[in-house]
Amino acid sequence: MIPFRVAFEPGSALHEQVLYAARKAIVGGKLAAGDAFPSVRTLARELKINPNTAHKVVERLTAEGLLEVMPGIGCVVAKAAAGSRSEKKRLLDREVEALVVEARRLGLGLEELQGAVEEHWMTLGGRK
Amino acid sequence: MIPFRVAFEPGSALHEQVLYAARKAIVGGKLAAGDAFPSVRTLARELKINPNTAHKVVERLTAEGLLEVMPGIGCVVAKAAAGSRSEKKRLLDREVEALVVEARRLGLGLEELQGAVEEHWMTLGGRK
DNA sequence: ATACGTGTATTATGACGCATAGTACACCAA
DNA sequence: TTGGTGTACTATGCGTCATAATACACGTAT
Repeated sequence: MIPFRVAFEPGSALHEQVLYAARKAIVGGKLAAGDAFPSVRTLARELKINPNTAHKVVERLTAEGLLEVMPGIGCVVAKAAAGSRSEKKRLLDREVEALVVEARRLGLGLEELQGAVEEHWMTLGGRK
Repeated sequence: MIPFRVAFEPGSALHEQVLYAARKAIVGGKLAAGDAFPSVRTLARELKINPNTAHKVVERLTAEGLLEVMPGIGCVVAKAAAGSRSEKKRLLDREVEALVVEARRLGLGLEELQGAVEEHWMTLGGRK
């Protein structure tokens, strides 16, 4: 009964894949702010991974501000963080540049790239 | 005398960083189609990395179609590859989704994300 | 109080990738 | 021939990843 699924594939670390799936679920609205997040041991059991690996995921999500820990209780998904717009853009800088480089490597145009971005944005949940 | 620079930082593999820097230079127009690409041993010497690591970079760039090997001579940067638009978009799929997820995690809006994409596109070289 | 489920911390181990080092070969040009 | 190209192979030290097995402080429910 986990609110997201992970298609384990080689190429990136296991905990990175779980981390991304969880991020995607939270950001996409499948888990609303205040909802309970699966416990470390539940994650480990359901996904058939080591508790240490599952804990690493929760640790990272907490550090990113997506989860809040209730000691002795568990974790709940947090509200959207604050922070200035320019600061946020700066954090995205590298990833945006990497995507642009990759798009041009494939010979795509700016309009096509932006179209793909909008498409994925809508797929993930139109609002926001 | 290498047409690009690499700021070595931890977090990703060494050859990945060199690979990305080279891709960026080619795609950004710093190296035109037909220009000679630094040899494996030159790369190794200038960047102070192992020849095997340098060769891995050239190998990957060749596999991506960005370089062409002239046996016994060296490498030159290739022309833009063909391929259908839909096929290219499919290859970008994961990276686009990852960027969208990251942007929403930071609480950015679609317009802001599109703006950042366009900004980096222009920075890399307005045309194309 | 007891039992159970939280997050967290610690140590250990095997597997894998990365970067390095060294050597060797087929190819082409001056 | 000499020197520079890409390529292939083996080997080694290092770090990360995922696993395993405990252990502790905390809070809830019985």
